[in-house]
Amino acid sequence: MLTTFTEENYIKAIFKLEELNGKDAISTNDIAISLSMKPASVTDMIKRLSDKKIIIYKKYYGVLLTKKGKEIALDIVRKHRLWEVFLVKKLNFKWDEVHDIAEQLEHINSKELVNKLDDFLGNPKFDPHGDAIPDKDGKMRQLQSFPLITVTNKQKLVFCGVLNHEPKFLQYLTTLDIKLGSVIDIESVNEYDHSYKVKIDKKNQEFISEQVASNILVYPANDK
Amino acid sequence: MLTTFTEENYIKAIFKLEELNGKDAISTNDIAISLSMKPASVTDMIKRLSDKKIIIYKKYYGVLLTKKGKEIALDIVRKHRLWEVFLVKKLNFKWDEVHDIAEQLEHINSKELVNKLDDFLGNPKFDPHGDAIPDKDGKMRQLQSFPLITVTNKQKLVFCGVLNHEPKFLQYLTTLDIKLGSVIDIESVNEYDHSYKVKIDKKNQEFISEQVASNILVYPANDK
DNA sequence: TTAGTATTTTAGGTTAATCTAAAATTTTGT
DNA sequence: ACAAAATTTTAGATTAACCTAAAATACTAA
Repeated sequence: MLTTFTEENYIKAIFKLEELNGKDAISTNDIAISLSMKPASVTDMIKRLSDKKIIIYKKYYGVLLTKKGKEIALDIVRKHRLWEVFLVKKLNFKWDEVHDIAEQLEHINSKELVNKLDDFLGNPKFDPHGDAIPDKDGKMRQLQSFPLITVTNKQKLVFCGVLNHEPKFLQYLTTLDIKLGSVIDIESVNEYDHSYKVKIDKKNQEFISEQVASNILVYPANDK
Repeated sequence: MLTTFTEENYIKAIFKLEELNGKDAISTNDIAISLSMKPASVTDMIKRLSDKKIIIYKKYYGVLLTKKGKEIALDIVRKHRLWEVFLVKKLNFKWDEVHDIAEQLEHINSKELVNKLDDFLGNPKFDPHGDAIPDKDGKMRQLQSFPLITVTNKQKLVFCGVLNHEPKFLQYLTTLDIKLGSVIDIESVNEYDHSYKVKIDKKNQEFISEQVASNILVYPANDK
């Protein structure tokens, strides 16, 4: 059974809300907000997705993706992230420019295309924002990373992802010269405003605000 | 003003019929046939395209693309053919496998994407079937080629395009080991059934039927 | 030239995907 | 615990893109 462009957008939205909330059900309202749609329209669509066995729907309660629904969602996410790698690595787009284009490309329907693209790109495990790319079977490596804001002591960390994907935020990181894989060496933590003084890649010293630190994912640098 | 996926398919169909027929107008019926649609549906759509100034429509007579319509059509053709080059050259698809995927990719909307793809591919002038690729401004180089069937004397020719794009036909050419750029050396012409005995790339001797010869485009090989 | 045939359009209907307004249900705060 | 607030669903409308059946127009052939 085929899914329309629109259905796929709902499926992806529900998937993302499930990932985020971890709740036992996703509400009509949350879906409506995340898609900039009216709740009445969402009710319509979730009935249709429920008929197609893509979600389980309990009236006045909420929805959850079925196994089938999750498979579809992971396939869309896989395509989105692979195309982002293509756009950045092969076509020289910047990491803040690729989202909208990948949003279109993720709906292209061809198993062979996705798998050949995957091979062409060297089977990347992460996209340009550090998000894991699901493989053919929907499996994805989860990095044991954490937001920089949770770190309170001096240490060396590797920048490996973002929690905010807005172009404005990504562009700001670019001006700080922070790239995926950059080593962030914490020189001091300001306890009052939760800001950091850091050195990026042993070169430039920068100031990182609480707001920025809570949207940056890191893992410990195991240097000797 | 934006065009929908569906509108773009109509525009492309009208463009192809204009290219083919060279008539002073394209009929509702012809469009319906080429899109496997009912004439009544076509009438609906051509009214809409006419309102959008994409075509000129004279009732009970036919339609023609406006300047704006032609620009849109050439942009779609450009995208289709560039994506075909990508699929064959970079992802290793065969020339008979790419049409349906390119049919989807041609609707992706992003000027920067198309132009960067063009550069990535080295600004190719022809797609994997020998069709010319329009440039940014819609200009395309027209090869002075002709169907093999028009040739009646022994001579050396270069294979540079097809008039039939069906996978079955392309696969057959592959079994003959005829590729774009192959030299076809005519050894004899059969006057009764208009078939040819030829040598391909100085290697294999093959028999080419009238049916095949009328769907192959060639130009003279200027060898010394 | 006119009657029959083919083409095109109109009229009216369907489905997917949206909306607004109103009704139904659930949650919350005192 | 129950009234007010918030959420969700239903009812009814709209638009794009299709359809069928019937009416209008154009073409053609004797």
